[in-house]
Amino acid sequence: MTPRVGVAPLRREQIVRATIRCLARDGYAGLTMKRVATAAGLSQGILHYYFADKRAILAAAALRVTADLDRRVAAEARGARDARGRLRALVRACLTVAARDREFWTVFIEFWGETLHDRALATLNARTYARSRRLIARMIADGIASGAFRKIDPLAAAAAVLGLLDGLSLQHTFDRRGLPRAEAERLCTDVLWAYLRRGGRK
Amino acid sequence: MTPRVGVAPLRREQIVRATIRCLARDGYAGLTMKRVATAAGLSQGILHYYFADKRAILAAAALRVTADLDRRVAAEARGARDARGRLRALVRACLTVAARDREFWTVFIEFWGETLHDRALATLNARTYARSRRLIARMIADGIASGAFRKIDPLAAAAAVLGLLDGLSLQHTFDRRGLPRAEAERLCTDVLWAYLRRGGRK
DNA sequence: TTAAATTGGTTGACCGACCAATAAACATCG
DNA sequence: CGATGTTTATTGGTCGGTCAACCAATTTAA
Repeated sequence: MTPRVGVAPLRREQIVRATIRCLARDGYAGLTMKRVATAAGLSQGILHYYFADKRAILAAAALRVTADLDRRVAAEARGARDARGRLRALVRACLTVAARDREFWTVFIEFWGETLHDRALATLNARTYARSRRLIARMIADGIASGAFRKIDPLAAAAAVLGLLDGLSLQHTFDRRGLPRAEAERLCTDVLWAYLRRGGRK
Repeated sequence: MTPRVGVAPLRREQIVRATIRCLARDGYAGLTMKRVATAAGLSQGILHYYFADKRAILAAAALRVTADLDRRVAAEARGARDARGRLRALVRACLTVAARDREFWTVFIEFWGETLHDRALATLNARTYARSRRLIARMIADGIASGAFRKIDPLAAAAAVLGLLDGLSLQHTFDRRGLPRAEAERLCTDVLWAYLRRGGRK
């Protein structure tokens, strides 16, 4: 058999990935320990060995999906050299994920639902959002410093970027044809450039 | 006792309202027929007399909340006389609802979750979005006709408006202090005016 | 070297609680 | 009297979580 050492992190990963699949397929209301176990190819009892309870598994799944999305955004942004390019990469990465890996946004939505009824999840979610806002704010601040964007509160603008991105990704997730990926992407950048570009109103 | 005639619509309303309260409090995963019945001050069995099953109740609740929001938007927009004012009223109404009646967005989020795993709910949701887009598109088209806005595809712009509105309302729902209502409102209109105003780029 | 003990991981049965839905009995009104 | 509501009891099933037993790898002791 394979060495025993370090099985734990592997199993955790295995369980979390199975949870994401199940969540995308059945939603949180339909998420059962048994299904997760089956999807992971494990027995049902083992889940409680690695996670305190169902909620802990959900939180782990949310963190995992968030980390994955961050990774993709970072990868996409690596090619860009200016603030504008990085912002565009962010938009592209998010919407590409929404279009290709439906489970991402599905899991987010399910997670949001639980977020509203669980303090621990709520703070986790708030923290995640705050983190994203700071990240985007930094991009915008860079853009302002380099003269690409007009002078504006970067954190507030970041909230707008995040909101627009969430809202359009949501619409695309609900109805792919109602708002195709390419159009959502174009729309998103158009709105953002209009808002951020120099010589704007006020 | 009250007359028997026309009890049915009253009871339905009673049940739907109770469902909305429960949904806001416990989420869909925690929604049970018993709780809804208790919240409505009725016995549990009666729910199946008025609704085929749990899902039907959820759909009814979603429709009710949507209709309520529409009503509020319409009421707020009545005071405005030009396209710009009506759009601003839309923004104000949505964010005021998000700030004051938390249950609105809570129910929407729970509903979205189920939407992803139920065909009937999915089409209902897609229809609702399409309707909202058309409604907003009309406002924008008016604005273009009157010269308030630049020439642009009204339906696409409507998707952007809706997306931004959803995304910012969501952020406010998740963390009231992270993005206060007033700031969300200001941000929303700022971005939209930048995008819609005449003399824009391209 | 090998046997015993320990550790880390895994299993499936099991429990009380709870659930959606049904149905039969009951109430109330026209 | 029926028709329309309404309640209570019941059913068949599922759930999350616990538990005692088990197993394989490793360490310890002889």
